[in-house]
Amino acid sequence: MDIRKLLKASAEAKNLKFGKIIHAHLIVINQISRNRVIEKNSLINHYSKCGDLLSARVLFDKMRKRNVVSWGSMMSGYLQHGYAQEVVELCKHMVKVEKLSPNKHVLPMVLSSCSSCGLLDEGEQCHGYAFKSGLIFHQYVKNALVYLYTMCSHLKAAMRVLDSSPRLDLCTYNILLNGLLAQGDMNEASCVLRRMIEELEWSRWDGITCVNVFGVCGHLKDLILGRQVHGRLLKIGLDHDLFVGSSTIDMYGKCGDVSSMRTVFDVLRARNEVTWTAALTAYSQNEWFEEALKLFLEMDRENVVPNEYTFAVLLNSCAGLSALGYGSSLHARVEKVGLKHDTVVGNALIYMASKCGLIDDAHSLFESMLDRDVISWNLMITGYSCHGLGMEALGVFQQMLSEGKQPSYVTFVGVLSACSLLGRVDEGFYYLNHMMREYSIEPGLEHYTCIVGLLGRARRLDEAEKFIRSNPIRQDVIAWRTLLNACLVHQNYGLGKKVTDILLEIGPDDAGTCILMSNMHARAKRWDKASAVRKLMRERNIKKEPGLSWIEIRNDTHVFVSGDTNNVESVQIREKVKKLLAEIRTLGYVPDIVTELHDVDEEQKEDWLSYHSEKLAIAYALMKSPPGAPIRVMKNLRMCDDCHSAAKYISKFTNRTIIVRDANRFHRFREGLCSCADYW
DNA sequence: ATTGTGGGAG
Repeated sequence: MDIRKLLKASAEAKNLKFGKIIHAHLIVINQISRNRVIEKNSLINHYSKCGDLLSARVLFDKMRKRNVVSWGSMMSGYLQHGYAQEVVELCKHMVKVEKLSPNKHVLPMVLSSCSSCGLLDEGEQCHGYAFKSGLIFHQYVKNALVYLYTMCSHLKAAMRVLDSSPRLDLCTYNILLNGLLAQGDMNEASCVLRRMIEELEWSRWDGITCVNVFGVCGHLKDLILGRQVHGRLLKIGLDHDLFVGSSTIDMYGKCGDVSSMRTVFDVLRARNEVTWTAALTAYSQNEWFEEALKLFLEMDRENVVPNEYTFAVLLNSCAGLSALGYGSSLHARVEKVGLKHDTVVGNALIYMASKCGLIDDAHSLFESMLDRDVISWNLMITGYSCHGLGMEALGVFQQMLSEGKQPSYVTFVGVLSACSLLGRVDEGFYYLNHMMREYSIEPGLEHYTCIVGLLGRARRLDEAEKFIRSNPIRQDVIAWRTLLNACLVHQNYGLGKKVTDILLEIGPDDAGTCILMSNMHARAKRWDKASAVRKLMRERNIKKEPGLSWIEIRNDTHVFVSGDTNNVESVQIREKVKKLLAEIRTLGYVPDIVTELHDVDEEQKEDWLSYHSEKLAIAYALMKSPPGAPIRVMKNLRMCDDCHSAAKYISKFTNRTIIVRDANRFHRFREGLCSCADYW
């Protein structure tokens, strides 16, 4: 039997023990010492493949005479076990000291190492050599070069390498799509995808191709193409591949088809923690937070070990629900399995604390992080802004800059909202210009909307209107809604009416804006116009969501619906609300009945007001929680003026801190005042 | 006659 073939087989099987036996045999029959380069190369390759790099290196270093294959075998070991830097060093050494030239096997490995280490200079040197030597015509070399350039964001250079190729092979397409996906260049990715569909038979696709194509579908939310690919891979029989399965789930999740996602998940035979996490992520991204948490219980039952991404998704689901109780138990579990210092998990913990209203906890978590990325900083800045703490937000931003961190698009959204909270108009405009000049970040809709909010809050309403008209946000509902809100707060009903008419023309598609418009009509006493808003809602099929509030008491969630009479304890809760409202009237509370339906009597209006869901929730929390404990209420809609006013008085009367998370931001009521300074 | 290019989740 051929010794070399045996060594090759044991290398492929990664059977370290078997190779060692052959090694011993070679020593015994005295073949190894007689400078048989090929046998030694085979041994180096064997140890390399099995991950025993030390043994490979000892053999390699002891060789008196080495050829290119010896170097190549050594390099392949380093490359496959994550020591790319070492491959580049070996190559330099090989060329310089032993005057050997890389061949068609060695060059792809060196190029691959350059790509993963970001060594563009060295990679370009390889390109030059490939050109001179003619190796550039070799498919493997060409692909490795394409990989280098796509990974270094030199797309044009990558395409130039391909100019001489009439047809691309599967591997090239996989490299290109993977690189374009990583960079989020969807325009180019769809072009490449279209060309691939034309040139390559579906049947030749492999698992990597499917994963990449699903990636493109997910990015573009192209469910049609996604379904087509799914159908094809069922035919090829790739659907039971672990990687393909996970990416199918991911694709359906990103395209919003949650039920297909679940069907795929249920029939998959091969599932690992990634598959499960992909399903959890799909639920979470589509805001099916309870389903995510429920599926995790099953994952636990099947003893699949969660990883950092699993915990991150679960914590984000808790954040979405403001489920502090479950979130805290996940936090404990994260500590137990030693993932506390992971950046992804740390970010999710900050987000969860912040979304549950515990902004101080969020900050301590932030402070205790070992590796903060730009997301950590953004979470803290936007978190403080959502809690109305502008000074703190700007403080974190300054700290970020002084530590030399690069701010991003999202960073400036947080910074501009902080400026708005503090009424710092000039500073806001300074940052708007600065982000472009200093950091080359093109301002987007969110930033412009922040500026509208900034001007509006500073009572510079006419400037805000001009600003909207002079920018790409001219037709943006959110920008006009922001201005409308400013008009309401500053009681400028003249401009408010105008803005409402503009909004009516653009035609908003969300209930929140419609409610604001109705409020404007009510405040301006334009009852005749109210029907126009109702008509718009009918035409656009906009449903007024019922007002929901919920609170957690000892790990139980209690949900309250506006006007609800079905709660078992509803009689007691209603009595408690009535009593509270009577009590705070002595402090100066006056019900704000203007925005309730106008064609009923006042008593009826007051009655409706008193059953707004957040009032029910606060009353229930007062009944069930120990004296002095803070009360945390979550709400699906924006808080109305009357509840806001009532909450202020209740906080004073009962000497409690009341934190309300509404659809947009946090209100922290203490001693009769709110952290939003009555502007929200 | 011993070495080689591309991988899923936040």
